[in-house]
Amino acid sequence: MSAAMKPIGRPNETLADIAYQRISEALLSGEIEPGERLVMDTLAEQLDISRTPVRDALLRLQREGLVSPAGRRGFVVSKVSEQDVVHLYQAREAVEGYAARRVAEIGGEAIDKVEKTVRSMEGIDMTDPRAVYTANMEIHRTIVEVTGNPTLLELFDQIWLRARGQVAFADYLAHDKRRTSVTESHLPLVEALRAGSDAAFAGMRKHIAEGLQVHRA
Amino acid sequence: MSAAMKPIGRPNETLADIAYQRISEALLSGEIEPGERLVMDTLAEQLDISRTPVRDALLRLQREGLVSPAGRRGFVVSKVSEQDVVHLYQAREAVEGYAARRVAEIGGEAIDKVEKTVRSMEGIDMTDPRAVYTANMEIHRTIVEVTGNPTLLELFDQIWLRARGQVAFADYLAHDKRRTSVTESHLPLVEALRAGSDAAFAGMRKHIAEGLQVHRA
DNA sequence: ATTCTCAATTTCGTATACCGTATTTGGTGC
DNA sequence: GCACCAAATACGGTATACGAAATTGAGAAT
Repeated sequence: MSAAMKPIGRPNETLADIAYQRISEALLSGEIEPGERLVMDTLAEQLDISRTPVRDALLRLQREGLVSPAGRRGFVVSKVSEQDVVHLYQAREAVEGYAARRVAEIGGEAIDKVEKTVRSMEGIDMTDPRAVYTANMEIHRTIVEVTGNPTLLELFDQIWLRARGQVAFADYLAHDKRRTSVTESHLPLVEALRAGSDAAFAGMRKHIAEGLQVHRA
Repeated sequence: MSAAMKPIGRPNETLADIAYQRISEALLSGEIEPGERLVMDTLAEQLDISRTPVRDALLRLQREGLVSPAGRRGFVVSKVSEQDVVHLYQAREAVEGYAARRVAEIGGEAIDKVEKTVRSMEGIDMTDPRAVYTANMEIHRTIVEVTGNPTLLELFDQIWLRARGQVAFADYLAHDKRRTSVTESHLPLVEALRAGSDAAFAGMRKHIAEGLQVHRA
């Protein structure tokens, strides 16, 4: 998504990274369901690697809240309750609301870049939920990115990572039902960014609240 | 399913946890300085354990941003720039500002609990920077805690973890120079929480901005 | 039939060994 | 001295082995 940030050190994707991606994918696709048990030995055999990188992957997933340790009985896939979704949307409101305010304060090129990103999503395939999700996230992520605050960006990533499946589906529904493109539905947000910090803040809160509404339907 | 519930106390502290704490402590106390190299083998020998738990600890510290991998030359202790501190304070503003608003909305017992926590810090030793830091954090953490949103609390912890040394010192200075107790300096914040959501939000922003001011001095 | 006991099994945490590669070192020719 | 190259070393990633805790299952005791 960004240009070359780390020109140094391309130490080949490690097995732990691959394991992480594969397991993540399995979780996201529903191949592994919430509540199900995840055992290192089993996963290692399935992935045809040793337990060490699998362990790395699971510890990482644990820290990200996607699985939780179940004593001596492996890990269990965390279940995302309706309440959790509300909490995630609240977290978004905190982080992205603040980011919107900052972007409005910064103004200039920052907002231009956001608008450019929004418009670049014009041609995406609206029937592909995954594409819609990614486009949506890219826009919101850009808003946080142009604040120039990497800490804030990390918080954003942490929230969105945890939200994956649920929110993805919600956003897909949002655009499908209302028959609006991702670009179309985010242009008002760009307008709000140009309308000053308070308007930007309010605009983002409203935008996120709408997302939660859709999710509930 | 009314089997014996685990009294979450001590599920056996793992060596990896101990290694994490020890290394963290060394980083915080300045025993290990920013820029210095950390090598698994060396650390393992110093702690008299094998490389495996040391590796776990380092990976965790890496994810928390306290160290970063340096290719084939070990890990290096991340240094916190002045700019980073600003970014951390901004992140606090986002998370804690939102939390204050929520607490004001929730009201009732939530605010009472915050006030109780603030008042419980009456008797701490003002000459102990560590104690002042902890008391301060406890108060702010309580505010986030009573929102009932665990995701928000995680964001809070992530920010404060990374801020450690710097902020600790800053807060120490704050109370030392102004000769106010932790309780005293936070009671206005409690008042703001009772004065409605906008006042709470503004109050928290002001409170955090003051902290940054002190840091700069 | 229910509970109790205990051994087999499961599963993780830790230690140790191995491998590949990046870095450093040491030597050689100029 | 200096540039270059080859060997040695340092280092993290991965595999494998071992031990301990805890769950499980089967049979004995009540």
